[in-house]
Amino acid sequence: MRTLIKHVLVSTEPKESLTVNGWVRTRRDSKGFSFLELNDGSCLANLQIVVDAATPGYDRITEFTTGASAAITGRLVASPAQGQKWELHATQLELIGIADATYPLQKKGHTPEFMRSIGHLRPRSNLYGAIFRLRSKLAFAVHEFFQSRDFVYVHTPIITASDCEGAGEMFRVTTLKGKPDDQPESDFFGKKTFLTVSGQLEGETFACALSNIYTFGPTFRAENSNTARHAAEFWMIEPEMAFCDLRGDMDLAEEFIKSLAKYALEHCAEDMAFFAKFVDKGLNERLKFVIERPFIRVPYTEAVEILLKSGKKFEYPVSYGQNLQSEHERFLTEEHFKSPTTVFNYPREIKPFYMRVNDDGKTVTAMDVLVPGIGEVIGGAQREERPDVLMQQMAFHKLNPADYSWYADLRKYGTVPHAGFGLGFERLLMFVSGVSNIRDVIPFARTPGNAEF
RNA sequence: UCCAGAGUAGCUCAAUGGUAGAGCACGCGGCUGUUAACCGUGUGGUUGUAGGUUCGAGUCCUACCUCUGGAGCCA
Repeated sequence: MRTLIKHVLVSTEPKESLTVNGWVRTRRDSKGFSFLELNDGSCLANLQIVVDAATPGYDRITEFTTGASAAITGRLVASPAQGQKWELHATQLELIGIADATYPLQKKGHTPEFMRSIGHLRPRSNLYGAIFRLRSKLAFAVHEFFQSRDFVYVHTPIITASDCEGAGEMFRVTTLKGKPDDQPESDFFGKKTFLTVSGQLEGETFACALSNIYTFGPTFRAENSNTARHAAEFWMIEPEMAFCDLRGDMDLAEEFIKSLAKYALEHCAEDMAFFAKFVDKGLNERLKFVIERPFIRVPYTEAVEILLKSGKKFEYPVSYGQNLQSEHERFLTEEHFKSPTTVFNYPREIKPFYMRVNDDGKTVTAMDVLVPGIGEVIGGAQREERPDVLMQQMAFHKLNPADYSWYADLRKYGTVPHAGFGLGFERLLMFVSGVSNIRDVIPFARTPGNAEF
């Protein structure tokens, strides 16, 4: 009967006999005995195993190299040396799978670039093990957050015919050979279809029935983006609330980010301490600040004024009516406010048609949540619920209303004010862990020119 | 896609236009409690690819490929 190392390490008393399975991280030989460090991925720490030369199986001790897999039975005793509370004195050694000298992971730090080239082996390292345990825990926390607030989890389609306008380039889905655009009517679905860039429009239909919903699933963007915070395939969380305005939307976004940061510190303490030590020295301070302090909320117009008055030289000039550049967003969140910052009420021209037009007629109820180090982590809005204004917005953005008839129906029949947002799960993981490249927080990153593994 | 930088041993990096090196990994030997163990010793190279300049190119030039950082697009 196997015991996971995470459970072994928190033992409260010695054990006569237990068995652990895992992969050897390192071996240190002395005369007459050896130390093995075994890791099974259940936690960051290794279990130190002391193997006396008389132990059955010791004749093959030199084959217990870094990367080899093993099953080891022994007595759990308090360790007499510094560095660990418990150690296992082996009584039985079994080598399951050898790892020869070509095993690429060494007992030393590797660059993230090298680790990406061995994506199938990198989860066996300290850093990537920690990242993917955190990812799992936070995915669970997302569900817990929404479920405990009576949000209904909706599986919006992956394959879709609707283009969530403004969200980006789409991957085409087709079974046709040659040029599928020439004959979309004979394609599998009888029309042009794509991988979803957002579940929002479909999510709105469910919010306008079940009140509060959320989606959490893969999302695809065919943009030729080569940055540390973009991937062609990523996971997005999109809550949508009926009978809710922009203020309620901003409240939820803020509460959500705080809740996940708090969850990570409470439920992933060992891995978070590792990030704070080796990835981002200021991590704990930053997360504490985020959890305890209210986010700054600033209207777009005011943000522009702050930027103009800052006296700071920007590469791209600031002017009303233009989208905020990365350098502008960074200045606001990293230098001016030094806090997560929600910018809201953007000019109508630069935001999608579905956002609600404000009384000034010039701005829409958009909001972006910016966080230090990452930039935009959430984009959301109160949706336009007035049928006539929605039609005007489609005309304003030169869209064909026939393509959005079902969407317009939500306003035709029992329309309600509603609002929601999209949060990039990987960007949140980057923020919470301090890991600076999106390729390192997703198991197998899909980026332009790269779909290995 | 644009701008900048970088590709040398399995990994991380050195090398004025003049004999390609170190640390780690790995092999062998030593060490009675180690902690990325330590000490000694050995193996290890088509210098990203293709051209060019030169008596001579890792080093200079051209093109391409890949990666990194920044920008745009956005989550």
